[in-house]
Amino acid sequence: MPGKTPRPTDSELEILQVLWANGPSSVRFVYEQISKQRDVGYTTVLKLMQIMAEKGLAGRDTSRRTHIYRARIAEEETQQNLLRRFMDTTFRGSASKLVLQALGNAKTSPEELDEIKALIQRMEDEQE
Amino acid sequence: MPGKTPRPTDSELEILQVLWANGPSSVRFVYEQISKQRDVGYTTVLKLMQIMAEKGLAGRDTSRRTHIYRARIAEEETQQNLLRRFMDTTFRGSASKLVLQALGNAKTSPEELDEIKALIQRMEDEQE
DNA sequence: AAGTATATACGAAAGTCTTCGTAAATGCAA
DNA sequence: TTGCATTTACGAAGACTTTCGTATATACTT
Repeated sequence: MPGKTPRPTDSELEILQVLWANGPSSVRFVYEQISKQRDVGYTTVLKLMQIMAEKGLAGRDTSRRTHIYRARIAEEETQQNLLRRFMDTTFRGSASKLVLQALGNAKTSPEELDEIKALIQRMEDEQE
Repeated sequence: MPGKTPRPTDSELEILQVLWANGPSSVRFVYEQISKQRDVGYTTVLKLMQIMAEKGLAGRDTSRRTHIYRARIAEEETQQNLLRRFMDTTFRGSASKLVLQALGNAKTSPEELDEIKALIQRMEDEQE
């Protein structure tokens, strides 16, 4: 029985990104990755990861001295959940408004645009 | 001199949505709109709006007994800021990943898809 | 004028998140 | 073995958010 859909905070998401991108990792490794981007204390990261384990966002192997943490929620599924919520609160549920702003704002490469066009084509085809 | 880009919380965003959609409004009106969607106390909304005025997210006309509040940050600009942050934390900055998930997930109407296709076309044209 | 309804003001409680200091345990090196 | 480095454990402070009870002010109604 899965409880409510988990709502990782920004800090937790920061850690999850490292775990998703690199697989199971030690606290030190995660700490080093995050340190590249901003100042943070080692024990701060440790504490966050411990809490994430308590919450069920992460699991850990404690069989050795250096514990190894792994993400316990899937990347895409989590993104879906967060995206849905974000779309609701910020764009009143309008996917197209969100997409238009996302595309209009960031520089998107031609390849990415093609990818998106292909998806739209597929969606339109399905609708018949 | 604008300070840092404002970061409205979910509750504040909920209120801003009402103000953006309906223009300057009384606390009671905002309270009634939000009440349609979830349970909330009148004084809770009042307090939030007072805090928003302190923070500069909202302005208010206190010339009459019933104060009238208005949004003091623009809708699109705020969406842009929040979107950028969200894209970074949740999608590691990848606009296309976000867009693909947004389209793949929600039901988007043919009209909206056309709109998006048109935008992509425009962007590709500009790139030559 | 008295009483009722509505509005704002104030403050505080409860919950969460982030941060980190300090202590204790564990492994390594000389 | 002794000492040093690394790791986890614990706890607590500080900031922020959300919530609402209570008090006070203002207007309306009869």
